[in-house]
Amino acid sequence: MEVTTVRELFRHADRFLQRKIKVNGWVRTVRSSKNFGFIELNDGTFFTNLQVVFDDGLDNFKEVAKLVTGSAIVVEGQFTESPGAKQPFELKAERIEVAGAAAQDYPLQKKRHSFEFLRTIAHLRPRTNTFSAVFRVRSLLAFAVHKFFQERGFVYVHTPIITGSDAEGAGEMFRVTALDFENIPRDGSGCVDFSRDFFGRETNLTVSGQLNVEAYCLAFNKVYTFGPTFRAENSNTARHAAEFWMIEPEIAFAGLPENMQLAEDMMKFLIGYALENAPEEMNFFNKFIDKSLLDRLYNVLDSDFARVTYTEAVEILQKSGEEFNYPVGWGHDLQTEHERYLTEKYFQKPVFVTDYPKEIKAFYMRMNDDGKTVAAMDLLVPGVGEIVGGSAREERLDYMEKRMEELGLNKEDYWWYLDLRRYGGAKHAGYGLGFERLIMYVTGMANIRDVISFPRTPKNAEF
RNA sequence: UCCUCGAUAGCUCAACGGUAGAGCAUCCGGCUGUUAACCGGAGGGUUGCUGGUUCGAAUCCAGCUCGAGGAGCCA
Repeated sequence: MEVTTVRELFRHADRFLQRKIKVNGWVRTVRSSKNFGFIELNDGTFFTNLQVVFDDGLDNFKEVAKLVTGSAIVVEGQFTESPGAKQPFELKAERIEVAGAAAQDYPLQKKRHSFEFLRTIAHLRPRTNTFSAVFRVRSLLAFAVHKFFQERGFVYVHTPIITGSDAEGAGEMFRVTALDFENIPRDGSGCVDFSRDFFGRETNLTVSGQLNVEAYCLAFNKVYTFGPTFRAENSNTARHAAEFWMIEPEIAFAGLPENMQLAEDMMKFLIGYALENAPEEMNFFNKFIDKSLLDRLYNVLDSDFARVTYTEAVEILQKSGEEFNYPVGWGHDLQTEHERYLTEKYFQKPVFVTDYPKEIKAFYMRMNDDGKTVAAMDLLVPGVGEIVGGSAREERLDYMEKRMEELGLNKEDYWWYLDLRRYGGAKHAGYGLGFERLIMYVTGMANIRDVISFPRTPKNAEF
């Protein structure tokens, strides 16, 4: 007999009622009496469990009644309406095959677990309600990212994971090498001789696909990357990981306004997609993870994102009357507490902060006419903080060379990046969206370690 | 990396200088529609590690390891 999924049963119950069906899945809990019992079965296709009713008409009734949570079974029987109040349907089992019993030390209870404990059993936590919901939404959002950009004519570019130098300057990087650590080649001055390494030079894991994707932007007009990114920073926070996924669109013949509009449209599209395609999961998050989640997300869909310049933001903070641990002053980067005030208290919705002082932003950001600020934008959202960081890119070769000189960057390291300004280097802009931070925002999950299947953080790569 | 807090049964926690306990899970038994099922019983511990103080340490002190929250860095 063909296997039916629990998703089909719940979405199209009328097609299956009063018919014989076959399902498979994993036992969430068994409640048994002397002559009958109930199994909560989850087959991974649907958030809600299917209730299986069984009785001593089964030749393996005793074995089934003793099944430990986590066991894998295959059930055949009649799909019927349920007399119980808590579920509309149930499966009256006529045959239950134990496909894989769980040992009695199965660590997951039917009780609530702490997320800290579940991180220690990352291989089993996808079987819990919360992680089932998180990772289905993660999958849906990954697809939605592609859908959003593809429908708007963007070309998906795979930028390299291994990058040619540390010239990007965006923080600590993981080195990639094939050198024998027991016998590292040295040059005349005692330094490691990377010319004898696999690539004949120093290589690292990418910290951003941006520089590479700009080359494709200036050929395809509208492009995006979506892939893994690596940062070797010793960050111990709920919103940093050493390996995470980033989405980096880049649009040509466009500046900061178009860039912000794209980011806002994208955020609304992705939120709407999750609400529409994972209603059970989103309701679960709203009930058990963050009771204000749905109100907040619908509010985002209905309202325009706020936009302020950095200079205006500083004025708002100075006039706020709030006691901040760090002083607010033009020229200093906004602290987390300042960002939280802006997005969570003052605007109470997502807010773009634009036009930061050039000193606190990257060399490639486009200089504004005032000569003091650059056309950068950060999108701040309540609860997560910075979720998008982007800018208009400096397309004027002379401006960029001057800026690189000021910062002491070696122009030879960036020869091909500068070439892009030499040969039809039109205005262009782009941003990076932290995919995990998006998932946190959409699900209400508070820790990035709980939206990555097997998270990599300092001192943690067990799985 | 810095600051703060924490680590006791498989899990969630209690005991806070004087014999280490409960609920859940597991095992055994009972129960004819359960819903974190219910009722009865049993097993389960080098109290994170190392050292110190003390007649006596889960409890006080120091170091270490790991974790959490906050900060920095950023997405």
